Amino acid sequence: MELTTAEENYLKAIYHLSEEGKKSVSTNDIAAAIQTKPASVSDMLRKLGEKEVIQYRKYYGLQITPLGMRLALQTIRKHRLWEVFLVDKLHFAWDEVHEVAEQLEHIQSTLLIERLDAYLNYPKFDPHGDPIPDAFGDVRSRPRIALQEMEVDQSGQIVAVKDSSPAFLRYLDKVGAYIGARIKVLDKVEFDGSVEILVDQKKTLFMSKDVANNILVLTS
Amino acid sequence: MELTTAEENYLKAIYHLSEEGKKSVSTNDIAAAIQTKPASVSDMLRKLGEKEVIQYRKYYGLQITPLGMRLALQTIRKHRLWEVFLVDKLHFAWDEVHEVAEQLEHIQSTLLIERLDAYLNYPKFDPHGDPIPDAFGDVRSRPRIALQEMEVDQSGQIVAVKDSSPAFLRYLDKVGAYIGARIKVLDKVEFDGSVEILVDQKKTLFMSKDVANNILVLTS
DNA sequence: CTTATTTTTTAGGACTATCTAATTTAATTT
DNA sequence: AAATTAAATTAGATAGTCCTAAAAAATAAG
Repeated sequence: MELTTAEENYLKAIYHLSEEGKKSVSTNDIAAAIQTKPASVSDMLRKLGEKEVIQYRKYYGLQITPLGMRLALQTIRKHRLWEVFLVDKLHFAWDEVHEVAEQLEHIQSTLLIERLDAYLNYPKFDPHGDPIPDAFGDVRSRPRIALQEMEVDQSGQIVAVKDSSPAFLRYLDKVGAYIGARIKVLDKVEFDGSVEILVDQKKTLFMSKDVANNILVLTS
Repeated sequence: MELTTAEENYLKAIYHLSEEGKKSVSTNDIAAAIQTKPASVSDMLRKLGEKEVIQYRKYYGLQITPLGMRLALQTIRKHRLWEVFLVDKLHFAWDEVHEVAEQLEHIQSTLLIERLDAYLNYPKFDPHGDPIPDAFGDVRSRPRIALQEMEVDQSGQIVAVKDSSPAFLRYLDKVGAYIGARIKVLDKVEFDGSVEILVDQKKTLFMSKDVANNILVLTS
């Protein structure tokens, strides 16, 4: 079963949306996610339905099939491995990788991706802290919570961000809250939900509720 | 100026065909080179003419413009850099790289290609011995001749092949005539044009005229 | 120097992916 | 329950790339 680049992009978007929203994924949601028009989405859903990567009943909604899930995870695996390559080997900043990885993820070669995986030393997480599915599509994600939900005095390690827009990533880099940073919650301000944290046992930092909500922490 | 993947492939083929000493490049030649039909080529030539990467007068022939030359060399540069990456870093065999490099060469990102070049230590030749154009499209190619044209007792180093089909590359690997091998011509058989050579000062080898014609040697 | 052959181009489809505009269905409001 | 609004789908175009079959132009042969 082979998918075109466009089909892969739709399927990936559908996968991500179903992981987040939990309820059913709407045509409009997909259109917004991949910056296209709902009419184009309807067209594509019909095709993806025919290819049996989703189960689709028009006007009623859709569900990814096990086949579709496998294919989506394959694409995500490729995307994240390339991100690791770009950051670890080519010294891209972690907010510069997305656009290029979007292209690289569509290169078709099983051998290439296996070799790349080995060359990168079988990384388990990408530069944003998101887990990299293995060759069989299995993902071992560590339990993690939003920084905003941590208790005072609780420690942990920043492992991912929900919002990975370049602006947000640059902000994080600037204040030193990179992926992998060890943090401890010093205080939580009741009335505005902002948080004071200690980064790497040396730097204290204030974060608004919104920012703290976008940072995922592996607690310890 | 941006070219589509298909346009890049046509332009690359045109460039290669005009380099091969052919006076003018024919529609049929191009069709054969990229495995398509002459009708499709005519279509594309009109478009490439409109984009001014070639000068095209129907029924009369074509010529690459300086712009087209620059763009073709950019694609070739990307292709060859990726080949170096695949062989040097991911340990692909030199006869496995072509198909994947054909895909990778179309990834669009100037930053990526500059970083890759640096990461590979600014290689000047790809695994087949072909020169890698620099970022400005300049190529410094070493003078080289076909093995078939060498004199008895003349020495040299295998630096490239004309025919880079997987079958031929596998054959070369098998007999030990890899790129970089130092060779010396021991004898040339008059009546069939075959050649006897010494590889790396230890192994003697017979080659048919056809094979010897496909191997390029940097003489010393 | 005509005729035959080869090469090249055009004409007319097919397929993918996109769009706008119109229509249909579902959901919400009154 | 009917009317209104929102969401989703279809219809009909466009653009890119490819195809087959037919026509036109250039080249080769008698």
